[in-house]
This record gives sequence, C-alpha cells and structure tokens, in this order.
Amino acid sequence: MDAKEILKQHIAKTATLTDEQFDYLFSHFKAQSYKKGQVVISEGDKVDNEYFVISGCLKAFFINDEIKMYILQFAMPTWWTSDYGALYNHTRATISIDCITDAEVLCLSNHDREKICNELHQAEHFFRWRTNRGYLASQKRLLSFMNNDTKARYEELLSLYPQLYNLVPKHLIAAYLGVSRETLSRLYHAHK
Amino acid sequence: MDAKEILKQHIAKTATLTDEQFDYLFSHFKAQSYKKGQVVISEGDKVDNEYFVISGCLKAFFINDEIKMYILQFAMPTWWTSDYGALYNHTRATISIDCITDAEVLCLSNHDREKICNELHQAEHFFRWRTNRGYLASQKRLLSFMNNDTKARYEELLSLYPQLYNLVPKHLIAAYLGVSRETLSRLYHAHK
DNA sequence: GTGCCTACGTGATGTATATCACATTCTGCA
DNA sequence: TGCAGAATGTGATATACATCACGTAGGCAC
Repeated sequence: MDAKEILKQHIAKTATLTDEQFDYLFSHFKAQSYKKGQVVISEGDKVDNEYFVISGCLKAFFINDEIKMYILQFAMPTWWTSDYGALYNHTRATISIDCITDAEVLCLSNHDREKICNELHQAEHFFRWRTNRGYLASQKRLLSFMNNDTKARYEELLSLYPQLYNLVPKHLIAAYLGVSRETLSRLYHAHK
Repeated sequence: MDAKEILKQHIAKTATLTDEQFDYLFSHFKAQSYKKGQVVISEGDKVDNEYFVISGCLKAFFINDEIKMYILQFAMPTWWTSDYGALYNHTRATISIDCITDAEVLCLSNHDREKICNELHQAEHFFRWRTNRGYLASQKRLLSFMNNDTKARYEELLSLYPQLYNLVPKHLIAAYLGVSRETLSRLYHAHK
C-alpha cells in the first residue's frame, strides 16, 4: 500500500471525503524519506510542518538544562508528529524530532492545513477528531504518571506497543517512562 | 456580564460567527447552578454533557484503587470540563467532577456539539482550536511532570493561577501536583 | 583483527518523598 | 458561643529511585 492510500484510509475512519476532495487535500502533502538518526526538527528551529508517519519510527523529545532527555512520543506509522506548540503559536521549537529507524513521512505545512480546513469542512472535522484523540491519550498518560509506579508504566507501554521492545534501545524507553536507564534495567531483570 | 456574553466573547477569540449563528449555537446550551461540594459527574455515570464554566471553580479528578485522589484539572471561568474520554467514546465515567465553590456553568450535550459542528463550519473550527489548546496544555503539564521537581511544579502552578492559593485547600493542590499533603506542607514552609 | 563507541548490567550510596502518627488550628453551623 | 470535623503542621521511619562508578558485550570503521 502506498503513502497516499495509507493516508486515505486513515482519514476515512473519521471524515467522509470524495475522491476529488481527498486528491486536493493530498496535493498539499510532500513525501519525504529520512535515514536512521536524521534530525527532522531541532530545538530552536522555525517549525513550519507537521508529519504523518508512513513507515519507520521517530521520537519527539525534550532536552532539559542538565542535558537529560525526555521522550514525549514515539511516532509510529499512521501517527502524526511535530512540535505542535511551536507550529500553532509560531514560536521556535522547544521539542526536537529525529528518526530511530529509517522512515518515510508525509509533510503538511501549518499554512496549508489551515487553508484546507477553511476550504473543506470535512477536513476541519478530521483534524478536530485527530486532536481529540491526541488530547485523550495525553491525559491518559498524565494520569498513568501520577497513579502508577515505574514498573506498571513500563508494562503498560509494552502491552500497548509490543514492537517497541525490539525496535528501540532501552535507554530511550527509560527516557519515555521518565526514569534512569539503570532503574529500568533493574526493574526488567528483577521480576524473572 | 451575563453567561451568554461571556461565551460569545470566548468564542469570538477563535471563530467568526454572525449574531444569528451565535444565537443558534447558544440555544443548545443549558444554564445550571451548583452549590459548593455538589457533584457534577460521578465515576460510573453515563456522561452526556460538557460544561463551560461561567463562575466558580470545579475540579476534575480520578480516584485510584487505594482511594487516592489525583486532580486532572481545576476548571475556572471560561474553561471547559467533562470526562471527555467517556463523553467522546460513550463509555462510563472514570473521572469525577465536583464543585470546589458555588458555580455557574453552561451545559452542552455531546449530541448537540456534534450536530452544531456539522451544521456550522465555524463552530467546528472553534472546537478544533479549543481542543488544540487543551492538548498543548496537557503536553506541557506532562513535560513539567517529568522534568521538574515538586517544588518547581508548585511554584509554576501558583504563578499561573495565583488565585488558587486562597481559593482551594492545600490538600487539593497536593492532589493536583501528585504529592502527599505532608510533602507540600513541608515544601511550603521550608523556603522562608 | 584492533580499537572505539554505544548499549547494557550491577553494586554502593545519597536523597526526595511516601507513609504513619499525632498535635494544632481553622471553620461552618447548631 | 461552643463544638465537631476538616485542614494543616511536624516528627520518625521506610522506600523507590537517582546518581556515580565500573565492568562487559556487541557492532562498526579502518
């Protein structure tokens, strides 16, 4: 299945577009390939695009003053990613994004998204629901952070995304869970 | 300023509606008054409405198996609140909402929101941006949780909402920060 | 193959915070 | 006004986790 078809089916779950409308929408996306390790958005950058993942795995992360990294999102196929704070508010990036594996994405500029949302009611409908789901996921993760200990969050992550365990190095999983790599290692080996 | 005018100005910041369109939108809201301590949504309830706060302060919270409470949101005037997971997915409430002070709200049913979004492109635009902002706030709080210690999060909360300090009991602030009330008390008295 | 860099494991130690227990102060209201 | 319950302060102890230090194993360049 090619990128266009993947996006089409993804959107069809939420919004009803004619083929012509989808073709018009799709004409604003730009395909892009990245190699493992390549940087998509770097802290301080001007942010113009958001990215729809076709294949591979990216990470969106924040680096604090003590050079500690926190991972906000592992972006897998059919996920959207960007520094949305910077994108929506036209500020410089505080979040960086790079590729954990080789990856193919479709880029959509902020300007074009707003233009299309304005032109096509159903596109606006789609993007409203996409954000709804992101909001719910974010709130769920926040609750999990407050309520569960590290071990429970680790098991929750792996049961949700079993492919992550073999795909990404453990210190990145630790950075997602917000614990040190040492603690994660001990947790993993402690219980059988 | 009455409830209708407050909602009108709130929406006008994001979307352009004619007076007729706004009147039509507003006709779907239902005004409601609550007393301090009154429950709006209780865990296990069927959730049909979301709430736009006109006056007062509500809290949206989660109670875990060990009867510990975590506060997801203090809902202040011009904020929206509900158990959005239950509302969007038509499941039973896992989040409860009650009133910290006497409060006035405008209720909007999920059914009516979707109907209006379908009928009025600008309404869909408004709700997309409302959720965008909620998503960004949630992500920011998640990052703050991972990156900052309790004291920094406490100061961040009070600098963002100074009125909270006198409005809500400290054990609720602790439940928002995700620490015990004892720790919050010690933190507060430790530094000067 | 040699050497280097990255990932990963593991022990020792320090620290922030939870938890339990109890004292004190505040507040609504009968 | 006085009282009960809620809110808050504070000490003692336990614990999860960070941090530092060091060791090992695997992949890749040359």
